[in-house]
Amino acid sequence: MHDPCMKTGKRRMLQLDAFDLKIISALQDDGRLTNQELADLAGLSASQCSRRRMRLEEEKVISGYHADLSSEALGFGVIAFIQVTLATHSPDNSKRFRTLVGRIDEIQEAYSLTGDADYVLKAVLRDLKGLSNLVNDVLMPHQSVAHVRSSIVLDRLKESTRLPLRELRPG
Amino acid sequence: MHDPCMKTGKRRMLQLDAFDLKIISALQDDGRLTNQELADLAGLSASQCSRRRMRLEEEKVISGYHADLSSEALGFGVIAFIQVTLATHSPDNSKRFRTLVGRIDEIQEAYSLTGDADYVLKAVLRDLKGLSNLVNDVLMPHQSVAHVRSSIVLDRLKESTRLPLRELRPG
DNA sequence: ACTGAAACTTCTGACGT
DNA sequence: ACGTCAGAAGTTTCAGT
Repeated sequence: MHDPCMKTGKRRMLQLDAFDLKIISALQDDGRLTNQELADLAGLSASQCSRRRMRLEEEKVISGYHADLSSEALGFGVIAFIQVTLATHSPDNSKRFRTLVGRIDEIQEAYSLTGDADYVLKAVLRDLKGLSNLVNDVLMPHQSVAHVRSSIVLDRLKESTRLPLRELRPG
Repeated sequence: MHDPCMKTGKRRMLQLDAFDLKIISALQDDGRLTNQELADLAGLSASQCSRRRMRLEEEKVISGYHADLSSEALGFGVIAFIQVTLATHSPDNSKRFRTLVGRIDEIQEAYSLTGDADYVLKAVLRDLKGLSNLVNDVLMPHQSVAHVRSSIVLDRLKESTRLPLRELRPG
C-alpha cells in the first residue's frame, strides 16, 4: 500500500499493530498507567511498552495527557451550547471571531457546522450569571457577531473524548 | 473542622488552597507530570504533592487521567452533532434511549437541553458511511426515537475538557 | 523486534520539625 | 502541614538473542 499523502511526506501512513492499539486504548482509559501495567495488559515487556509509547507520542498519535476534573466539585454548575451567526462571512471577520473564541477559556469546544448557525460553542460556567456575562457582555457586543442563541444543558448523559477504536456493530 | 454539608455527609465542602489549584491546573494540561515537576511548579516538596494529589483523587476532584488520541492520525474523519426528539417522554422511553446512548461508543457526548430537541449527541466516526450507519440503522429505527437531525462539523476551532479555573474577565 | 538486567529517576511512607 | 530521608517501584538505556 502506498502513501496516500504522496509528495508532501508530511504525514506517513501509520502502521499500528495490535500491541499499539492495546496500548493507546488502555491509555485512553487511564492515562497514568505505568509501562509495566501496559506490559501486563498488552503481553509485552515494560521496556518495549516504553519505546512504543514514546513512538506514539512522537508521531502525535497520542497528542497529550490530561487530568479530568470534576466540574461539580469545582463549582461549575452550567454547561451551555451557544449557536453563533457571524455579521459577515469575510475572512477577516471569521478570523476576528476565531481569535475571540481562542481567548475565552470558558469555551471548551467550538466548531463550524452544516446547518442553521455558523458556529456552535460549548461553554462551561459557574452559574447563569457567568453565562449571561459571556453571552451578553462578551459575545453579543463583539463586532464579528450578528446573532447568538444559547441552550442550557439540563442533564449530562455522557461526556468523554474517547475514540471508538472498536467498530460500531450495526443494529 | 466540621462538615458544612451537615446531615448528608455525602459531599463535604471542599477546601482547595492555592497549592491545590496549581496542582489541578497543571495536571489538567499535562496529566503525566511527576510529583517532582508538580513540586517545582507549586513551590512544594514532591512528597507533599504526592499526598495532595492522592487526596484530590480520593475526593474525586480529579476524576481520572486520559490520553488524548489524534482523531486524524487514527482515521476518524467525521464529527457530527445529532439532535434527537423522543417518541414519548415517559420515564421508560427515556431510560431506553439512555441505555442505547450508553452502549454506542461512537457517541462521545450526550446531553438533554433546553430548546428544540430533547437531546443532542456528539458522535465521532470514520466517514460519512459510519454516520449514515449510526443515524439510519441504529438511532432512527430505535423504538424510543421519533426524529433525528444531524449536522456535520466542517471545522474544529477548539476542543478540550479544560475547566476555566481562572475567571472570565468581562469585556 | 523483543527480553532482561543495570543505572537512574520517581514514588511514598516514616519520622522530625 | 510541611520537609527530609530511605526503601520500594518505575523508567529507560544497553547488551544480547
